[in-house]
Amino acid sequence: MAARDTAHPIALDTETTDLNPFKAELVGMGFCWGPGPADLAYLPIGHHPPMAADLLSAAPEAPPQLPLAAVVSALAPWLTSPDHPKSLQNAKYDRLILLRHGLALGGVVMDTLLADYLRDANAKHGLDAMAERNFGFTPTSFSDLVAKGANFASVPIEVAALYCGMDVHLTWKLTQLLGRQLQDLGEALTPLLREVELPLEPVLAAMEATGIRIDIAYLQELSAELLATLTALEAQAKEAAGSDFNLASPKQLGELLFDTLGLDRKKSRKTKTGWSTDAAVLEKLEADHPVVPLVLEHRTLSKLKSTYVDALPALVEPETGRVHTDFNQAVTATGRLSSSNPNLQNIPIRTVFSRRIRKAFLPQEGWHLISADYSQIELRILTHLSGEAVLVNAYQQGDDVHALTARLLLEKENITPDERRLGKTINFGVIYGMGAQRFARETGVSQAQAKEFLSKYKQRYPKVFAFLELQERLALSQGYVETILGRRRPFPFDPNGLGRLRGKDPLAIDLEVARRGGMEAQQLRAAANAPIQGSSADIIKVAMVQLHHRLESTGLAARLLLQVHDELVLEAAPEALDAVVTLTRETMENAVTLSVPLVVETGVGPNWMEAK
DNA sequence: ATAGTCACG
DNA sequence: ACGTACGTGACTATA
Repeated sequence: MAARDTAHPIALDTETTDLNPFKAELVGMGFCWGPGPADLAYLPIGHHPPMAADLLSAAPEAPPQLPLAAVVSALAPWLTSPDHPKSLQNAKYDRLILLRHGLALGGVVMDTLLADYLRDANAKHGLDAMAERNFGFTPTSFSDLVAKGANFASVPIEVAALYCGMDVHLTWKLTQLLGRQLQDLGEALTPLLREVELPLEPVLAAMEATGIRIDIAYLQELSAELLATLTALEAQAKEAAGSDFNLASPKQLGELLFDTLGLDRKKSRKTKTGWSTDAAVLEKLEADHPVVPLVLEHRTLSKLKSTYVDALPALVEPETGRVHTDFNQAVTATGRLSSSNPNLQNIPIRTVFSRRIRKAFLPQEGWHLISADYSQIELRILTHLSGEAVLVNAYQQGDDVHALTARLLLEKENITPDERRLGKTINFGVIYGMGAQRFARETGVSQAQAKEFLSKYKQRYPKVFAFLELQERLALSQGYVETILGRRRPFPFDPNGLGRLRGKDPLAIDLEVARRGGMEAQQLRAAANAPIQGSSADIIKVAMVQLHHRLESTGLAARLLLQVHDELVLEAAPEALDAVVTLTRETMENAVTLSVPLVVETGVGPNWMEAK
């Protein structure tokens, strides 16, 4: 059990009563320090006593349980020590459990979940899937161990020890294996794990544990107002339609519009189950029948009511009075985080009404909310990665790049706001591989005009297109693309299809031929986009790690609360506010050094709406 | 469970 | 001739 041996950390696993770390009670802990059957231990802590019926047949003495307080105080020095290396599968969960018992887990040098995510973002990273894949072994599943409705505390200690022992044993074995695998994949992934993903995990745990305050009473008022509006809209829609139908059923709505009312089917398209009635379709039909605008309005408002206004209050933890999202660090293909239960990365903002929902997100009493977001970070990254001199210069001079693009495309000096919007649409569109059709639809110009703009864009910014095309070629020839920190997104093309291009000289690949299939074309756009979206994720992750530590070391009264891809949300005490805003901006802007400056815009307010 | 839809960057 | 803008998560209907 040598300390400081980061190559051979001790695997650790906690067993609890609940998947939700804010509800879970500690039931036991497992340890594994070597490959053998004797290199394992299980500490029972919170198992239920055996049932009376079991006691009659059971051994006279039930296995001893260790009192929680005794375990916590005895293990605290080891659990919190940065000098005793540990490895866990999804350390954030265990960390949150231990945090509730006052323990700050230290010395996590490996997280098998995060390592496997860096190895292959597309793979499944559950312990069961990894055991199957690497060792051809299927561990007992949790659901086979614990009856429905019961929890781990009801599992007998001897059984729990075997189950937990297997989990920590697998974690130990995977620790060794994944450490080697990441090294074999090149120079970048081990530092990315050690310097970004592993240090980010406790930052996310802290953000989740803090949570964000929600104004429940205000949301309930909003809910009542929405209910009244929705009820009225529903009655009006049925009146206009001349029939009773479920406004929430796309199937019934499609039948009403295209069968009963005979509206123009050419404005819709076929789905697997009938006619599409999505917002784009309904907008085309808006003037054709009075029911359509009513349905559109109803759709928007009922979405907001069910997904946010009614859902959020139910997710407030009674213990803390705040909502604690789950930031998932190992789900997206590109390296971004995702957020769930609730998803706080898709809180409405775009419409006037939806902005009212943001007013429900509050700082701690007496504090301020801060929002800090990267300005045009993806376009800056594309500029940096492509080295397109016109754009590099523009960003270095602090010019308005959307206006610049509009001037270049329209070949005139003075640009109207509408024309600038055209530049913005095309600047962002190229990041996603937008075609002329979509560009025309977004901006209202003709398809021919859109085609001309795109080819002009290509002439003016040739390096942008060379870069994007190179990513497609790399996806085909090497099977993956990379971000600035070396994060990979694999593209496992079928060897009988585009996979046959593996190993070829990337510049010799005929992209037009490769792009012919629908699915393949989509994959190639994703390949061009991944280094941009993924590098943005790299940068904000570095900023979060640095900012969290700087807030701690300076002792400023402020906490990171949320990350929304290019935005950080914090709360700060009034006396710390100015210092925190400055520290946040400077940390985000200097997280990495590119050929173009990174610019962060900040706002402060009494709620999330007013902080933006 | 899957499909359709829609909220966000 | 078609469909073509990347990445997510949640809700409702429907099977």
